[in-house]
Amino acid sequence: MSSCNMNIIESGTANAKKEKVILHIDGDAFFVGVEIAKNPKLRGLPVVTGEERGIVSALSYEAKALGITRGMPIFKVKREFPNVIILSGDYKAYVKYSTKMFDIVRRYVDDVEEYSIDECFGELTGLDKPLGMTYRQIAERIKKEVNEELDLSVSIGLAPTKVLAKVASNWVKPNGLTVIDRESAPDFLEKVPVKKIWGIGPRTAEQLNKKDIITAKDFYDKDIAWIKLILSKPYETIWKELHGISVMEINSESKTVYSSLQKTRSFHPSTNDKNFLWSQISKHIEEACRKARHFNLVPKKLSIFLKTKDFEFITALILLPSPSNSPEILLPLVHKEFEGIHKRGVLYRTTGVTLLDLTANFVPQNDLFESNAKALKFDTIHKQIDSLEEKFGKIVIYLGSTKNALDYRSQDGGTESEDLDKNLLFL
DNA sequence: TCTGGGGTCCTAGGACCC
DNA sequence: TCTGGGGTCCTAGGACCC
Repeated sequence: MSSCNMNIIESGTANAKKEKVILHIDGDAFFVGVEIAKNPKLRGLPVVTGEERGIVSALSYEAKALGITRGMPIFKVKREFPNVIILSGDYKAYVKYSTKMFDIVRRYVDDVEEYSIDECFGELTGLDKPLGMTYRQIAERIKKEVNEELDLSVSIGLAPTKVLAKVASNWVKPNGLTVIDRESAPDFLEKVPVKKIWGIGPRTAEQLNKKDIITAKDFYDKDIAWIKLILSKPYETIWKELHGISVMEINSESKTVYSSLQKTRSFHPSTNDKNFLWSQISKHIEEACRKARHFNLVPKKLSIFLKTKDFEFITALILLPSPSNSPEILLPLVHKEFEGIHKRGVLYRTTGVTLLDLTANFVPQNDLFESNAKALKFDTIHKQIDSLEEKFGKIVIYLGSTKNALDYRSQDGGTESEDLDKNLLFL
């Protein structure tokens, strides 16, 4: 692995035009990292977040050392690890730190893809000359500034493709900086299980394992023709990216176009209470519509689902006579379908709503037919309500059918509901 | 063991048409 | 009457990601 000392990433000179350089930056135990940045007294202690969800969503390295894992039920953590500090997620803070972290990357890199709240890709290709630094030095600088300014630890990978950059950032954690180039890739991949490669999940890994492909190097060593024969298109892409052939672009446009929007909610214990379940659906529809309006999108279809205590999905698909993001229009259409899938005596753990086939909202100005009048009226009302809510920064108005769901939310200790209760208005 | 919430993309197969 | 071959579009469902 030391053979890459004089490669393009280190020297920043040769063949800069030919080979891409992609940076991947990944927050170390990000949610917990932010909690420690907010409250440095937590540093060095076993800390987990996720109390509000009932399962561990992030954990400090000290907590990991005790044997705690992501997804572990909180009650189990309390029972078996009484000394662990358990926190509720502070999502607003995570977004704030995330934004600041990406802003630091943007000091050096124009093309930044915000992949998730704690990860981004950056296109470094050709930036060495103008910045007067090697690629490694750029990465080091970014890392240092995130460390010092945000008190956050991150791990960085540099490689000619996104998939290899992900391998690299994951190589040394926490606080790592790893370079992988085309020549050194096989040495790394030899030590990575195939299921750890970005895009290869448990199903495909199992299928590959059966064919004696255990490490990422085994996958790398196969013929592309073989990959095409056995697997589908995305895996060809992965194969090429592992070979240092860049196929996946950096997508730096910020996310304003969704093809679907989903709202779901689980509750424990599971319940058969029809009014309660319906009010959950109602709330989901209201919230999904609110978000759709915010992005000026309308769905052509939507689906609702119930998940039983035994994790069985029951879904219903509703095709809309005309696209709409007004809950008043959608709710009556959905209610019938809900009645159809809800069964007596079955316990349900989750409800969900997905708005599908979203397209840009277009309200025809010169087309005021009778059938449109009602929709337009709601459209106008929502515009006013939305601007009211944006002004006050809170969700203040719900439909009456949603009331049950909000009552439940204020019982279960969610932090979000406390400031809501005082300001709620039901239509 | 118990399993949250929010997304994307791809493919197989059916419907429909010529 | 019984029949071929080929195209497009849509949908459900699977698999993946954080």
